[in-house]
Amino acid sequence: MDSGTEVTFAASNSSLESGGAAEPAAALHLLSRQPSRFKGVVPQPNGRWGAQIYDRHARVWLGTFSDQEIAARAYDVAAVRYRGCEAITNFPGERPSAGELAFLAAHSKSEIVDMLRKHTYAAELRHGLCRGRGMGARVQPTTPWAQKLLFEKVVTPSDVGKLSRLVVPKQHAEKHFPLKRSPENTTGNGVLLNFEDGEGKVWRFRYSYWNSSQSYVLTKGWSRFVREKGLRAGDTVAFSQPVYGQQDNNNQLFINYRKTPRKQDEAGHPDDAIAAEARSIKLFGVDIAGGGGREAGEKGTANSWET
DNA sequence: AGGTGTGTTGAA
DNA sequence: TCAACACACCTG
Repeated sequence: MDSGTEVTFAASNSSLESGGAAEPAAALHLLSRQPSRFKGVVPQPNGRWGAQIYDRHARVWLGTFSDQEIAARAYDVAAVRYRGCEAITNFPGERPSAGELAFLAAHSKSEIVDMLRKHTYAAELRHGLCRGRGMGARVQPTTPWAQKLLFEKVVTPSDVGKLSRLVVPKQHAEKHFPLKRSPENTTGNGVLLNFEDGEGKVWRFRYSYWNSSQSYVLTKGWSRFVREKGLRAGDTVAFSQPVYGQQDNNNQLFINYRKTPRKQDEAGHPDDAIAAEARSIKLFGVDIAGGGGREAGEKGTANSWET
């Protein structure tokens, strides 16, 4: 499961509910859609929980969570961002701190929603509180010189294709990303790793070993990164770690990327992964066919607009 | 295949 | 505004 500090207003009292009979069993979810006792939280068919908030007649999806209490906190964060600190929340006792309010104010609604959906809100808030001191200054990315390069990889077509996973070269994986069965962050198989990108944004990927292909891979969360950055086969991704603090610094890592120069083809997003793949395979990074295919509205995760 | 998130509807 | 419900489509 995801760590307990997924989403939340600093505190964590909440004697509300969880105390008593903590779900006799998750067994009833097959046919009985037990409604959530939390505002903005809806049950998912598989027993998990979704969070959503409404903004001017439109639903804004805040992501899915394994625990309805965490989903409820995600809703609370969104509620404050969308409706102000007076908004009705699931945990009235846990009001956001001044710092968190500043953090929220410093980010657009869609940015906050993205963090919630990626389950990186808590991590980004920590950074914001740490770095962007004083008024809710925008989060400043960690300067490159504070990062120690671990390794780079030129992404393959399948790394940016519909497989939604990045194969981490075994040598680098075993050297830099030892896959331990550590207590926390362990999700069934694999672990959840946080990476800060060049903009100071945090990404969470599931990292695991696939027996079938005998390879180490970054899976869940990776496709979102590929999509947002518009990564194409031939581009390079670099993984680094903090040069100072112990690498145990909240096991915070960095991920950066570099586009390979292409013929006057701006950073088109590969909406059509298949076409992008075929093109890249043949041309070996040298692109001719212009259209990266962005034009039409982005699909999937395009949501919420700004005030 | 399983899970996520949207379409949609009716109630608050 | 909001959640129940169904299910198309995406991801892992």
